[in-house]
Amino acid sequence: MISNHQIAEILKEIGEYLEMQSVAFKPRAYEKAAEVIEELEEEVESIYKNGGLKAIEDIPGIGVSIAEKIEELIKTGHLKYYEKLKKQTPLDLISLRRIEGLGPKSLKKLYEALGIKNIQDLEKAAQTGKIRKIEGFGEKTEENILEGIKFLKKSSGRFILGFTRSLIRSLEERLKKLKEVERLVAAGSVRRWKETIGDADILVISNDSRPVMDYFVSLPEVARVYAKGLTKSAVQLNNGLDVDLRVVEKKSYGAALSYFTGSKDHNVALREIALKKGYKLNEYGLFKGKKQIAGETEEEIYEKLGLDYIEPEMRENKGEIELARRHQLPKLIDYGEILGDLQVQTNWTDGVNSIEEMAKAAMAQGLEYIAITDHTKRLAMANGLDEKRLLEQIKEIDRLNLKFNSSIDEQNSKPVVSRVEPFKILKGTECDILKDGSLDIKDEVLAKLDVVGVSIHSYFNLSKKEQTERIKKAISNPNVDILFHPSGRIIQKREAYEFDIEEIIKTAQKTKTVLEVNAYPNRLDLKDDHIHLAIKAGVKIAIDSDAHSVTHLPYLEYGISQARRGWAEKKDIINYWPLEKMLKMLK
DNA sequence: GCCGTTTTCGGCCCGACTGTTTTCAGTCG
Repeated sequence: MISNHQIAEILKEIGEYLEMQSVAFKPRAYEKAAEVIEELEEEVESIYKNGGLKAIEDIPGIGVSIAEKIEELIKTGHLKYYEKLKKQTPLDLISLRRIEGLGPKSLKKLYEALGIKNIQDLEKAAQTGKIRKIEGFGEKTEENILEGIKFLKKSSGRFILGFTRSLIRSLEERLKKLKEVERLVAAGSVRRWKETIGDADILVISNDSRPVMDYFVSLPEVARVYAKGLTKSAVQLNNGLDVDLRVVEKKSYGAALSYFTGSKDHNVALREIALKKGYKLNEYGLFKGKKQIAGETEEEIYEKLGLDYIEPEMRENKGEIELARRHQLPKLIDYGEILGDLQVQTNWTDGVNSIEEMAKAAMAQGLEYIAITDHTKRLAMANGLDEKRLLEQIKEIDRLNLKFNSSIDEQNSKPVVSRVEPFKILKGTECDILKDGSLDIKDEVLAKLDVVGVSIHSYFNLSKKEQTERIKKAISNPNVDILFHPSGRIIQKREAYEFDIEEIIKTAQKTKTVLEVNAYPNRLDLKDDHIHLAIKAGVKIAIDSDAHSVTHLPYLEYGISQARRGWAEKKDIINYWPLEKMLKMLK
């Protein structure tokens, strides 16, 4: 069994090897094919099983040649063409390409000049000043490489939750099907919805753990078994993720759940409270002497400790326990109740799907409105819209809104009564903020839009003061509604640019600008602490998927979880509000 | 290597930035 992700990785690598050899156009073709496969909802392997080679060729962006290579991969698990390329330049591309600023051409030069094959070689060469001596490289490049390695090391070993969750869910589902499993939940940082996780802790209630453990360690993804016992087993999956499975008795389930959910600081604080009350709290229960007085559920433990129930996302010991004692915990937003998505890209620029496809997918997900916010012209690579195309897009959205909300079903000529609230596509933009804080689209065109989002995609290196002033100027524009991904960070890839968040929050409050929580799993921007700061200042927040494909719309839940980690309530999040109220709030 | 109302050959998102140069290659988005 070969996954779409694995196929995509190999195609991507082939593209990079061809790039090294300065082959024209093919690299783009392979890169494109890799992207398409990564986004595919159906497994390529099952497409092949059902429709053969022809069905693979029918996937857009994949022709005869790549289809045959995929066939070879599915049939044999190998690809001769790929192995030949890899032999010519045997690099650990998967890790080397994670260093910002180094592309295939540079990596090839480094390999040929110094024999650099992996990160270790690279770091050593940079530290000993060998890289600056190669033609085309210099001191600064060497410095940047070391910086890049440092950043990579800091983030390695952790997995981005949103990109790993589906794998964990799939493990959960398979384990749940066992008849010996009475109950199961993923605890730890997964349950707290931390943006990255170090491992996954799965907790199970079972009276007969042996078959559960046998099944667990023999899952097809398991690459290594660290430990296997009757109450605890630990494995490493083939993607590097460590997974622990613990089996507990029903009477200890709540205590174990609390213990393994953490955070550690939160648990320490709980145990201190227990001690003060003359109890003892551990993973088996809450005890008075030897007698267990609570432990089957988390709720009863909190209750016995004199606390309101604390949602997992808040358990970071950042003041939540005090609020729970005083019955003043915020009533966090719920996962299923979001009504709209205010940042969605389409195939008008760098998205995969059409406006209509995005709208239909959003509807199917239960949303009532989305804003189409394609990039603007400065982002030439993304085919950003200029004023003329943006005006054309406005017309197209008008047409679609009419279509969706007409009372007649076009195909059946029957009245449609399915929706109480009509679905609405809002006209929007993700307008580029230029270096001086001015915007990439003329004001008179921005004024025609429902939702104007602005964001930074260039000049990340300005001084803190310049960057702050630049953003302040942009959000002070009377047409600007939302500041998209305010910090610019990309988790495990790029640090946030330097800017003064408190100053931006102050300006947002003054100008009634909404700040975004971008839900894309490696952005989550604003992050939890900044969300908390913003809502404390009365600044409103929008949670957006930043979807570039229908498959990204479900990422909204990671924005919701981040907002919950920032203690957000319904009154703080504008796309939890009905459309009319939300639009009224915008400038 | 892919694609096609300019369709089976000939075009393929392209401008800005960085760091290296002193006119440009490589990378990014």
